[in-house]
Amino acid sequence: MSLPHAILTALLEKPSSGLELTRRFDKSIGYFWSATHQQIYRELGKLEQAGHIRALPAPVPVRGQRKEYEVLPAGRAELGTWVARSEDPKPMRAALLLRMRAAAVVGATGLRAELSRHLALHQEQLDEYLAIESRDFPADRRHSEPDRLRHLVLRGGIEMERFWVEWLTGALAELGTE
Amino acid sequence: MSLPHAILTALLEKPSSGLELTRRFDKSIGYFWSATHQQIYRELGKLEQAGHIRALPAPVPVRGQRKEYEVLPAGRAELGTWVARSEDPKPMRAALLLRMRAAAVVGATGLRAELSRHLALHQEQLDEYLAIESRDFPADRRHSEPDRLRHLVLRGGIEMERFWVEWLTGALAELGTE
DNA sequence: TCTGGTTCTGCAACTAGTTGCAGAAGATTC
DNA sequence: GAATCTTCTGCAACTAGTTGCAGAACCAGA
Repeated sequence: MSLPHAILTALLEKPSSGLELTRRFDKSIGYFWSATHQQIYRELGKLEQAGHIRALPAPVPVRGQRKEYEVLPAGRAELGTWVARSEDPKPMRAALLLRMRAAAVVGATGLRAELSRHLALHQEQLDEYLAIESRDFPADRRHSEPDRLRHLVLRGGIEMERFWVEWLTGALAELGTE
Repeated sequence: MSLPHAILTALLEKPSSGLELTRRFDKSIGYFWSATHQQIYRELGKLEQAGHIRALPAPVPVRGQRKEYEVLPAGRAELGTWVARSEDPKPMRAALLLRMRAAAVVGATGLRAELSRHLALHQEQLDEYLAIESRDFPADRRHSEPDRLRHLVLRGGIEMERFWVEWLTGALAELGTE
């Protein structure tokens, strides 16, 4: 049950409408917790019902009208207890590793192309993260506690992509010698 | 739709019953594609219906009776085309990174303990992988193509765990200086 | 002004994964 | 030989996430 908390975090960083949230989930937060606009709208409804957020007063409340949400004290409290909650890491789900394992049984035809494709995608993502890092967290500045935490999160994304880039590079080299 | 293919792969490696599969999913395959026994039984039913696998003839076919499954040619063919299929990498889902991001907003109380706990878990998993590696893939032997692929998959698991161990270690150090 | 694109919200139906429970078969113990 | 424990299979109901579609508001340009 992480999505509501992802939304609370995003709304605390900045009150937003459903679509704005969707966009922000396409980057930033979405880098480690993705969601479709559908999930987000549904969850916003639930959160409002639960009294964790509220829609900022709009001139005319009509369907199809843009609505901005902000977090209420109850929502902030809920997020606080969730942060301290303990939760076991879920095993990763990597279809590509599964494919390779299957390839060991039925043959690796066509796998090379897919590996290169993924390599390019991860390389691209890595570059994007690195660009964000040098923009938002220059090495020559002291940062506040919240910023240090945010930087740690970004480092997580960076190292994760680096892992993929290196593994894929190695895998291609290994397959190349066949 | 990876689960059926994970099962086909497992069954090709060795025909098994539902419960045996469940156990093998608790390790090996499950390291990068986990599944509960429920999912597995349901999927076995579907795969049988689709003509991809069949139950080995049993003396008395009763409910509650153990059933062994083997892959049929149609199932092997299906797996072959799936291996060559192209599929975009899904963004990772890391609740821990989300927690840290939330902590940047509402405060990091209680997060340290959770980080240490995860560190221990990942370290343990890493050690397990390394043990498997030195047992199954000793450096001084040439390996067959399928074995080289399986080794690559295991390397993936190893490097992934190493990523977590390093990131968590760094994060704890960073939080320690607060 | 009406036509047609874009933005924003949302319903409905689906697929995938999880949890709780229960029944049959076989082994074990008293 | 009856109680009970473990193994194995499975149903049912749930939660989470995805896909397809559509309607209202807004904003062009002809």
